Amino acid sequence: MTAETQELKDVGLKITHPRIKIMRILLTSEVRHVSAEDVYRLLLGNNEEVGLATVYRVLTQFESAGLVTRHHFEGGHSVFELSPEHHHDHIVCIKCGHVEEFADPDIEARQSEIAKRLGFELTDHDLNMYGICADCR
Amino acid sequence: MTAETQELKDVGLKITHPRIKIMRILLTSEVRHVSAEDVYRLLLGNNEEVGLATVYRVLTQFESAGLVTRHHFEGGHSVFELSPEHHHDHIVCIKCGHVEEFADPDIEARQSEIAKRLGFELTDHDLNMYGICADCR
DNA sequence: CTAGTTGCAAATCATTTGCACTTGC
DNA sequence: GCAAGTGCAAATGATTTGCAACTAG
Repeated sequence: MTAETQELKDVGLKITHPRIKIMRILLTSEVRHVSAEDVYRLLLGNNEEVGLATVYRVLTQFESAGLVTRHHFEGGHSVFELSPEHHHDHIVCIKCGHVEEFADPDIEARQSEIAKRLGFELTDHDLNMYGICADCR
Repeated sequence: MTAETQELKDVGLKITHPRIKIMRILLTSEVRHVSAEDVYRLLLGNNEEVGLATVYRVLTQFESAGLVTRHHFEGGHSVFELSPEHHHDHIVCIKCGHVEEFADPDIEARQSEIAKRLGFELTDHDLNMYGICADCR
């Protein structure tokens, strides 16, 4: 059993060709953060036939199953990544689109405190920084 | 000269009826964070005739001029607010859409450090938390 | 006067959905 | 076999744009 099918089985999703192919793209892509279009193009590049609508459906299912995490960066389209073992946030280069990840326990702790103080039961959060990376300066 | 026309003049935008009306909505709305549709509906409620396309154009011009700030919350549409004097972040209720603002110097400081460490020249950032507010529990 | 602005309708973009057809178990 | 999944094309919702008509300075 390959890694892709194992992942699918683990979350109780039926093992289908499109789901296997899409999971393989996510597992092997050099770029960790991809849009639905990116996945679709990568599939085409591998001569894999999967409809764009299916890519959207499958990514959404993967998200519901917790396999992938959806982000809302600036620019109007969703970006997906395999759900990280450990939570992290992002800094995105506005010139080249390069994404760096980071995790900061202090920030996380402060966030929880703030949510509690404001009376919110926190379900999710998204900290995105935008700037110009070293290579683009 | 009213507050609306002053704001427009200050940033060098021609004083037109739609721009005045839209700025007035932003200045007087009880809700600080509004979508383009919200602004459009508020205008209609005031019996003001402005096309939706113009609302989008004007909000985008206001953003370029620095008068308003655009946010990308979950849910697929942009949300605008008059540019705050002092930076703050947001926590959004996923049930009722209510938005609370907060500012935390510790988080801000950590962000700057992290950006510097990763070699980014920071231009912008967006920290959004999502949860269920006290009223919705 | 005339460059900038608006309204409207049509266009675009990302994403979703209806439905007849296929496939995994 | 049959419910679940897929492809395709059409629908959607947010936002943008082309263009002829208007208006601020």
